[in-house]
Amino acid sequence: MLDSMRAEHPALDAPTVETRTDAAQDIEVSHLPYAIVLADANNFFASCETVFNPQLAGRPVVVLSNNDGCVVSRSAAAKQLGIVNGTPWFKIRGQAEHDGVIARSSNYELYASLSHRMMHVMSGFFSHQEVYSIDECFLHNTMGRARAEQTCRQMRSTVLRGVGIAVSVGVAPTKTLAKIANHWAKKHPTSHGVTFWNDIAKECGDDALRSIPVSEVWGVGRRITKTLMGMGITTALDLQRCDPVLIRHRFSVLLERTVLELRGTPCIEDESDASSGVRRTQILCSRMFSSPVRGFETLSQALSVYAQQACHRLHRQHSLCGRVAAFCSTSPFAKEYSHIGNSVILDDPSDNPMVLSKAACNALRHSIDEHAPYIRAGVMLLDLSDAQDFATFEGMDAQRDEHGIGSVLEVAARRFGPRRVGIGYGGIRGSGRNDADTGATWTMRRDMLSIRGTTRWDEMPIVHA
DNA sequence: TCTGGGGTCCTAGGACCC
DNA sequence: TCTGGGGTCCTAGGACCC
Repeated sequence: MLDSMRAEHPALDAPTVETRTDAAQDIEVSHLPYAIVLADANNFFASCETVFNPQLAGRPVVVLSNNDGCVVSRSAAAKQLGIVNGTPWFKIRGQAEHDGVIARSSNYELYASLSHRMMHVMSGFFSHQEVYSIDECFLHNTMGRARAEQTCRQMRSTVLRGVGIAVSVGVAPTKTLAKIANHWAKKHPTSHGVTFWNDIAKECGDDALRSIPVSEVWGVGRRITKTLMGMGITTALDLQRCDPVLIRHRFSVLLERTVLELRGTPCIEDESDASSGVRRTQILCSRMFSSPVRGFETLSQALSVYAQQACHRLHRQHSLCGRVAAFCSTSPFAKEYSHIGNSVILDDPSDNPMVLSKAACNALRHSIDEHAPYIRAGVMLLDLSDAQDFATFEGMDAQRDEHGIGSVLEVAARRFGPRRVGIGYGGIRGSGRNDADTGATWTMRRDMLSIRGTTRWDEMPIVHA
């Protein structure tokens, strides 16, 4: 396959000497074969469900997205039943329940709390940690081979014992290869959860990368896979052998970096360094409704709640917002799909929930179709700036939270818990366990929610001794 | 009936200026 | 007055990630 393709794409013949291109130039090129450690929890959400409910261990468990929409995490037993991530729950529910599958609504409070504990434990084993997502982190290793392996195994068992979550560890010279090594550790039980890329490369040679479909390489998504396949590039090995310069011209510097990383040249930077403390450049809060919403009146209730949630995050990172965007859409699966979005530039940057909430509603006030069934809406806070950098002349700061409503809400949230107090529908909390169980038709459905055992006093597990 | 949510980065193209 | 070329800045949209 590759040979026939070379005739058409002579540039695919990779030079034997590694070429360093712009993508790699700014970054210190360290070829330490064990520099990057990637620790990634196995089936994280499903594993979290098992931590406080040990009866679930070994059984097929799936965790569903908001509104109990689709499957977002599966236990090993659920994977064996052939359940695929992203599948709408309603399509497989019958068969799954027949097979004894246990479904859970997503319980983000629990997952965030366990993630925090897991990351804290792991940070103690290596000099530097970059938390990449809720269930994975990169760790920087400066130890030699033997000590590195010992440390990885020790870290793994400490997390398992202390937090109850199994993690897999991949070690390699670059992040992209560490991802592959991590994947390998998950797939091959003989690795006992820790895999060094060097070992695989030595043992299997080119067959290691040849066995990995190009679609599984980190940074290669669905669209790029399709184009690459059309060019005859089907495996990770094919991609590694491409000319990086050609790839940049044909695709982008991002994919060029992927090629270089597959060759062992690190070029993906540490993102945690740049932003000491996590400061987002945009804040988005959006939800699907549990049933369609018609008319501006009801829609604006939802927009107001989302604006307040976004505002809460804005406060937390001490930012001001310069532009508020809002959008809503009908079902993309319906015959007539429509998506409406608009943004409002604020006179002055603001962190006032009243101002942001009003702006979000105004953004859509005149453009929505009063009769259309909207199934989703969202609010985006854009043009964020540091609150400390912003100073106005006295008397000119009308947009700022002059009544201190935002601060009052923040204090109330700290004291009474989130979503107890708010503007409009923002503070209504029903009697049920669902915070959003307000009687409004659009709030989220979470029918199969497990206990939030680490964040709610009233839901703490009881131990019978 | 029922199909997630929250981010980031890059690029192309338009507007503007010299 | 007209014109071309090139730089910069901004924005929308696309692609990716988990």
